[in-house]
Amino acid sequence: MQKTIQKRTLKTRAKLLEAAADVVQKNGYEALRVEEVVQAAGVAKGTLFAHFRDKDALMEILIGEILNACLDQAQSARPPNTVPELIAALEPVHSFMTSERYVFDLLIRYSGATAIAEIGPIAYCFERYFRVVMMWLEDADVRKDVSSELLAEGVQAFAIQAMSLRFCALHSATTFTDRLETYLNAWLTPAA
Amino acid sequence: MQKTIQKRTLKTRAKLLEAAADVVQKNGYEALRVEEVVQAAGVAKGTLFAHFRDKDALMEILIGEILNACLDQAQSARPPNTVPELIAALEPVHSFMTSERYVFDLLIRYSGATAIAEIGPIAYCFERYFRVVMMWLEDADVRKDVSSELLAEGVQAFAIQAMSLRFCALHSATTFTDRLETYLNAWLTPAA
DNA sequence: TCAAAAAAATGACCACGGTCAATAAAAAAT
DNA sequence: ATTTTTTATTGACCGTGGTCATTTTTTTGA
Repeated sequence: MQKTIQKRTLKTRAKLLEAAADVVQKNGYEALRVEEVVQAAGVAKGTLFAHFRDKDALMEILIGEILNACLDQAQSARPPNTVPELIAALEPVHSFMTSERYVFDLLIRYSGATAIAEIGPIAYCFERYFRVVMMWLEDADVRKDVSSELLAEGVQAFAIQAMSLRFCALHSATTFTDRLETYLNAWLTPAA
Repeated sequence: MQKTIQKRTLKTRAKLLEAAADVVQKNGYEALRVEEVVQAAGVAKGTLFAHFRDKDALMEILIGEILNACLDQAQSARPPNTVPELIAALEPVHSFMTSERYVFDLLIRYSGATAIAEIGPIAYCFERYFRVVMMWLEDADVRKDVSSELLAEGVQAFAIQAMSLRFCALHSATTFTDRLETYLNAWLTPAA
């Protein structure tokens, strides 16, 4: 019933993560090959899959790390009061999210936890995004007829929509920021 | 410069599509294997890829076909005036979109055209969804301070958000319909 | 200190999507 | 009719993610 973890395990895991980060550094996320990672880490292929369920799980960790750093940066700034300020505050996060199409797709795919009671790093980041925005909105100049929780969910939905359309050939005339501003003005400060 | 297409080509293509639909019928979209399709169609594997860029392109066609049928059904109903009616009218579409996680992921991935001037069947369906909703909203009991175009984009964003959360372990307490209704009430008929 | 048990690492192997030089079939040119 | 050119099909082959029985290393218990 006991299950001692050897420190060798932690070392191997760290080696794999470091090697993977290096590989990403070189050619981006999409180009990452498992073979290249294990070679750089100096372990066999099977070892990687003993530490991470699959390639996506490894990617989740790598991307979640960066995304958390972006969220740190966003949170460290002065709380925004207006829509443009809100967009500016979230800029580092959105910028990373749309840095690579592969990254965006993976984020969306794992934005909700797949299995019950197993919330991955990316789902955690989305939850954090939501909470940060909600806190900001509580004290911002926005409509008060609905809960800030609902408003924050909406901000997330619109941000995703704007990011999606950024990758879309049909709608590339408007920039991401302009589109998001239009959305959020209508959502957070309706004139009706 | 001429490029005559033989009728043999159309026949093979039809055989492949039919076989693929049969395979989907049996075990769903996710379980579809290229090998199984070509075997059912009685052609070599290379033939499939001569007709469809990759597996996703085939899937796009299969899924786009059904989705178009759902949109037909939605459009044939009486135009909705209220939020509940709107949700009811879109029910066939949303139902299919969330019928399989694999389907939903693929829909999102191809909701925007990937390459310029090459709009896939799914991107077309999303465009159609948008146009249908926009037309409805023009005559519905909703806010008029922003364009119905903007409102329709928002409906799409909220529908996607609600569908995403449907697959999410964290937010499975609320049902899809309830969540979407909350969203759309706040979006289309704000009280502020 | 050494044997038995548990944990970790290994790499040959598999599944599956996708490629491409070779071949067959159809259409056009003679 | 026969040759030439174009179009379509084939299937052996490849890249890459993922598996698992076997081997190596570490820990446990006498």
